[in-house]
Amino acid sequence: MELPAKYDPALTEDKWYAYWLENKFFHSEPDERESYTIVIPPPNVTGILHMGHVLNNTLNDVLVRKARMDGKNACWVPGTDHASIATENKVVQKLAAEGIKKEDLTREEFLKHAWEWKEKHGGIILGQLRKLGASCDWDRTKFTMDPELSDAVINTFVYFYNKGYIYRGVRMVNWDPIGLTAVSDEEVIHKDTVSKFYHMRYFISDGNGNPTDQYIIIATTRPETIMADAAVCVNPEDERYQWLKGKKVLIPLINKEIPIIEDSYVAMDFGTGCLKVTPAHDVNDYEIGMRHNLPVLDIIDDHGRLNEKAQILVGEDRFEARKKIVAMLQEAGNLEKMEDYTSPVGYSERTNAVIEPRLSMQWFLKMEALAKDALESVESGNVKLIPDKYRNTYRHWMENVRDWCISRQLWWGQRIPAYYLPDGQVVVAETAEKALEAAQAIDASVTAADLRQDEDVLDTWFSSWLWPISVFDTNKAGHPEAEPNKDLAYYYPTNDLVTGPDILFFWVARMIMAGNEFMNDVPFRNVYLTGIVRDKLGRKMSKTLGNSPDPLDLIAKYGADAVRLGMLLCSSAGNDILYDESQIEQGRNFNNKVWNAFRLVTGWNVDEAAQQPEASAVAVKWFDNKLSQVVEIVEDHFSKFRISDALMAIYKFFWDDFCAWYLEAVKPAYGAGIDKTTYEATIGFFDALLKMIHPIMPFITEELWQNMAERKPGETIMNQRYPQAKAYDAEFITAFEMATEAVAGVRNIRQSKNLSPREALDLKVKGAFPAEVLPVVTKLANVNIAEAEGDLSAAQRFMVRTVEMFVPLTGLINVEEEVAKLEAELAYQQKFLDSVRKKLSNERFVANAPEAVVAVERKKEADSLSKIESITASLNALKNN
RNA sequence: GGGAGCAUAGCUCAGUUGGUUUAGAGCAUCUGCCUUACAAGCAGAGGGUCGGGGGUUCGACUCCCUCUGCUCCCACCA
Repeated sequence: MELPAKYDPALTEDKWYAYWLENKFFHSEPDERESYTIVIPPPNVTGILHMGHVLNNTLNDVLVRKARMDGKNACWVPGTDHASIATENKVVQKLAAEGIKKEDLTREEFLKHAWEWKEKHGGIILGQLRKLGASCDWDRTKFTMDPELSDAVINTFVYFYNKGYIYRGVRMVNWDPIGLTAVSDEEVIHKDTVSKFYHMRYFISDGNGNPTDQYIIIATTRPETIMADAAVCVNPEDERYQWLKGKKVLIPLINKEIPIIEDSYVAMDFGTGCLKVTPAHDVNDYEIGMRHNLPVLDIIDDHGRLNEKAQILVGEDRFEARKKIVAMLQEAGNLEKMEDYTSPVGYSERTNAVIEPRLSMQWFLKMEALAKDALESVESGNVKLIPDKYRNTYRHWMENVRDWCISRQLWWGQRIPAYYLPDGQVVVAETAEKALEAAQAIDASVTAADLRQDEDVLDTWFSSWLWPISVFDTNKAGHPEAEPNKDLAYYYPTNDLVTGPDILFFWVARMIMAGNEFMNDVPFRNVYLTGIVRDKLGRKMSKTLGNSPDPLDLIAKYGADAVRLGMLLCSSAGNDILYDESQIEQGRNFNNKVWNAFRLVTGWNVDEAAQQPEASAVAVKWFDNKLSQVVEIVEDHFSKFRISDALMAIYKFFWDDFCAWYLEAVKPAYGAGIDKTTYEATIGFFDALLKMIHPIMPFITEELWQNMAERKPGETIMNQRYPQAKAYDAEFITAFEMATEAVAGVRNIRQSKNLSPREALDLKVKGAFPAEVLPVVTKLANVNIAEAEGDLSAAQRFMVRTVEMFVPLTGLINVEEEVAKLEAELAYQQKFLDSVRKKLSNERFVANAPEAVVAVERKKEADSLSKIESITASLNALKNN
């Protein structure tokens, strides 16, 4: 079979993915084996794959594939999130492009459009994950708005309502004027924003609503809200404003009279010390207003426009109104000055609209008790955060959590199961029928037609916090007393969760809460928090910067295996990934290395009659030991979620140990056959290597594994056992390392003297070199080895640890150069010896340091002395010649 | 404003109870090679004193303090 010199992933990846699917290798059912479960962080149903997904899902897949090869019953549950605000927004925009306004549609009509959109775009990202090689159990694919999952959400709402954790009330909430909904505190992103600080004159009223010539100056960033001012507030301690007590001022432009009040909230050293109080449009002002019984005048509508209560600029957008009112204030002589000012402004996470603090009626979930338990879950180690630096952040959040605003003024999502009686009383129940029963218990005359269901839907996270439960059992959430079904009992708690730290609170913390509440157990044991994928300049990937490559283009260009390895290369947990295409090239190169090693090995012809050469026997013994050592290291890395370290250990094992040393050591002479013993050992090693690489690069390993031997239909590398570590001979591994160092020493001499590798050289050994590995040195360095004796002044010298080696090169030695080199080496050794001796002569060191440490220093001293001795001898020999 | 974290070769990072490390890896760089698996490769080499300063210790990249720079999270000073 003639294989091309370069590996082409396009020829294999789709083929093997289809094979895996056909054979249902990804599918899991409960059985007697230990389970290993991961639930996918569900991407937005209408989303498309970006580099963050690639990182996250590659890590997930590596963990799942590894667990599967460890003999566990691995189950990776995929699915998507309905992402209510983001999806509803997209649908609104799509409809707008077609000339349809949401306001003109009924709820049912709009939802029909939304479902159509979901059906059209909903599968895209899951298809993209297949390209990446994700071994999800697609038969278990879930969507947070699947009817049964929605039922679970509704049950949960009813459960918490009955428990007294859910309440409804008028609160200052974060209003998104583009999404047209309230959002939770966590969905508000504060960004420093440059604006202006406007200083305005408020004239003192004469008591009859007419201005006097006295005025005070008020500084604000939001002059468009002055019409909603309910008072002007100063600090009671403020000497400057004592004269204002009991007076009233007039709001500019509309000449409305408002009182001066005093509250210690006002900072005397900020602004002018006079604060305009606008209870309807600022959280603090609202609280001051509550304390002083001020009226609340809401002058901004849902869309962020001034309404008729503003009296002026009615219908203008708030930012447009700001510009206009500034001009008007200036005109009227009320504008003292404007200065540049940078302050934090809240933006909607989903729509990027500037959040408008707004008073409205919303539903809330009490968080205190839930947060307390969820904190305990992490503090006790029931849930481990990796890296654990996030524990601090987590604790801080849990200790300061506020009640969760769970209602959203949207249509796409689970509708709140609250029903209002004509008199305004509310009943909460899973279905309209049950609600009617409950309502009739209050008032027997109520009919179904009288009941009005709440218009709002629930926050998306109110469904995704149930994800690790509801993907298995849709009845359990909301029913902690119920028996879990077979799947839930088997797969819960899941093992690992891989996700970004940006949703630690949105999602991870709340899943822990739901898990504790309904399962009385945490939803996962380990949370691996990845970093954020950035470009090589450290900038976040973004559409506007255009620095975000399309993962599918990369897969098409380099192959999924290369993309996976490239992403993993520098992804230690919690650190941001500085992505650079060169890493993916490195991944591709590694693919090619594996491919070519395969070409070499499978190209060999077995010579049944051939005896195993000594060098091969040594190499086989060494590699067998080395394999166990590396497996042990890799397992340790995996157990600590050091995926990139595990990857690098495997990478070097394959490239350096297997290709550069082992294969070279056993490689038969050109044209010659290979002995059977070595060949079979080599195939065995290759088999183990492919298995070790498989979780990281599933496609090429399956391709080569399938071609390495006759396979039966239905066989796959992904169900083979991962190599196990046996006891190994570390001393022998060290001996072999010395052989490689000797080879490198000879090669170095060849290079510096321009000697062909084909020309055999003599190598004289002086000292205790492990004889067993010498055949490898003979073969790879192309040398004849003998004990050192006689005059070696005409030889090039090097050292392997404490063993001296000489390559006699009569006529090629530059004495001056050699002397200089040796003298430099001598000086270095002398200095080293001095430092070691200084340590050893320190009584306190010898007295206090552990014996082992002292022994090491003594060994250093002895080695150094022997080196100095041999260097000196060589120097003398050279000089005397 | 509060809190957390980071600062080690050109770049990205290891360095796991302070001592087998006068510091390791990958990539990049330099030199020589189209050597019969692989130039997406082979062989070899150079490069940092661990952000600055101080302290604890027989001994610090590793612990403490401080300064500088960066990052993230939280936050109602208009």
